[in-house]
Amino acid sequence: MSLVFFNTLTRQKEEFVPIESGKVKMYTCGPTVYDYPHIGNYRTFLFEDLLRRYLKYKGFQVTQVMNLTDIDDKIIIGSQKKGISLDEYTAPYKKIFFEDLNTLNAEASEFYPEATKHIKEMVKIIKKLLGKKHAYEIEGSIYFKISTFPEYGKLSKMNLEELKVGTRVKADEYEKEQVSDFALWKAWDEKDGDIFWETEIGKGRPGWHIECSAMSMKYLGEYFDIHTGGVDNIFPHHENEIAQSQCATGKKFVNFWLHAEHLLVDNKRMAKRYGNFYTLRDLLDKGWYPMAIRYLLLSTYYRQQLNFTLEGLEAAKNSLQRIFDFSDQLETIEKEGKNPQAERLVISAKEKFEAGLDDDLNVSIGLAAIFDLIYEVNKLLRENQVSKTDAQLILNQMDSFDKVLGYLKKPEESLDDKAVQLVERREKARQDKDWQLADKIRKQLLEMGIILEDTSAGTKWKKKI
RNA sequence: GGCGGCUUAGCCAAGUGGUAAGGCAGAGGUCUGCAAAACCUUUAUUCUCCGGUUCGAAUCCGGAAGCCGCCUCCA
Repeated sequence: MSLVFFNTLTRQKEEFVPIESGKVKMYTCGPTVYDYPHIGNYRTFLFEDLLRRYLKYKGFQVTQVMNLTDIDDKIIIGSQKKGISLDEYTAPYKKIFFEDLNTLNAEASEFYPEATKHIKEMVKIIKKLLGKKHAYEIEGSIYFKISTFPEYGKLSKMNLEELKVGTRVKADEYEKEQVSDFALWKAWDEKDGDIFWETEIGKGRPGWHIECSAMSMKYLGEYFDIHTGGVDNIFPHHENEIAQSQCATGKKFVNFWLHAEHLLVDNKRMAKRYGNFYTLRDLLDKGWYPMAIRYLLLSTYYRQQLNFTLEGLEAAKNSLQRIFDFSDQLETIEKEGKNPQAERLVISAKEKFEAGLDDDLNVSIGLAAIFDLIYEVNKLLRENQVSKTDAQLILNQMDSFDKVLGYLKKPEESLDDKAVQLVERREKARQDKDWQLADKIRKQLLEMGIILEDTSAGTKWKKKI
């Protein structure tokens, strides 16, 4: 079975073949560091994490670049309001972003380049574009001339002639030859205060799109495999990247464009301007388990809108609990021997999982494969038909699935002294058949977030997630 | 106005021509001191609606309704 991805460029599923055998170079549009990212942002970043992990699972050596946009209008306004420098303003948000990625168990990308540290690279491309007459300068600002790139609109399927020039397009803030031309370089203006770069192409700051072209080329080369982002990036951002990159290099820029659909909250798009967004911190503060959030954000096919609800998060948490309980139980098996059925179940789960993920990361199929395995093995467990060897085989397979999904493993837990004492006291009460006391202690522990289960192999505890 | 997507059980969701995966929640049961977990049984004669094609349609075609998105800040 071959790996296929839906390519926005062709609007079709295509077999993924890397440019260089065994290696994948991918650029993932990262955050603009001006605020706490919301969980919709993280849906996209986790989709990118899943993509990265699955490519690695398939044996590719992955080089991922995720940029940090640390210069744009919002950042300038924000920093000026606070009267601090750009760096002072963005530093905490960069930190928060990395902390959040860590909380959500996203693997680190190989590179996290920052726009402000790549002005030189951007200037170089802009100069090239000026030289090739793909760009022009007006009053110190430099614009990309769309009419010089016939392929413009190919990615977004937009017809520029039909673009409605309406309320959304501000009456020319900057003078441009054509409204749809976009800024590569914005000339310094008084509003910018001390935020500017003195460069060969003048005093000013970069437009938004140029950073991604400059940084992707620097770390991945002029032509690479995959470029991803949220669907809202298709136009204009990615369209513009293609235009400026291909005009600068004369080469094809990217083979596969993958876009994650948006997360909705209450069936509405979550956006900062709507004020209906949850940040990761909001959810953590309310006591939600981080891996349940990861589970939920990754539980649906990335090209489909996902409606976020707390009810859904609760369901995600419960699903996760079932998975954890399953692994916990396997770890306690001591039975000798080997049951060929276990191996058969593992193989069929693996095949189904891979078939699903191979098909444009259809994670629902992958999850079904895992739950099928859990169900079938639980049946065997009930009949005491699983040996320690079998259990290990199954656990290894779960680990392998977890390399891709990143939420199947329960973190190590321990009980504090007080809890340990309570568990012991209850055990004593049970031996004395003092059920009233035993039940009272069990309830007390539950209130402390500890769940007790009396099994034939003794009392087990787990933390409430 | 232009362009794109979606609509499957209480909720989430797979399924692109062969008779509805999986998860959560609910109900009854087995087990248990009681619970929990697990297992068993149960939960859509039906896939937004109306037509059509076909031996056969959630899947293809036509139409209608509803929802969401993009159209130069946006994951």
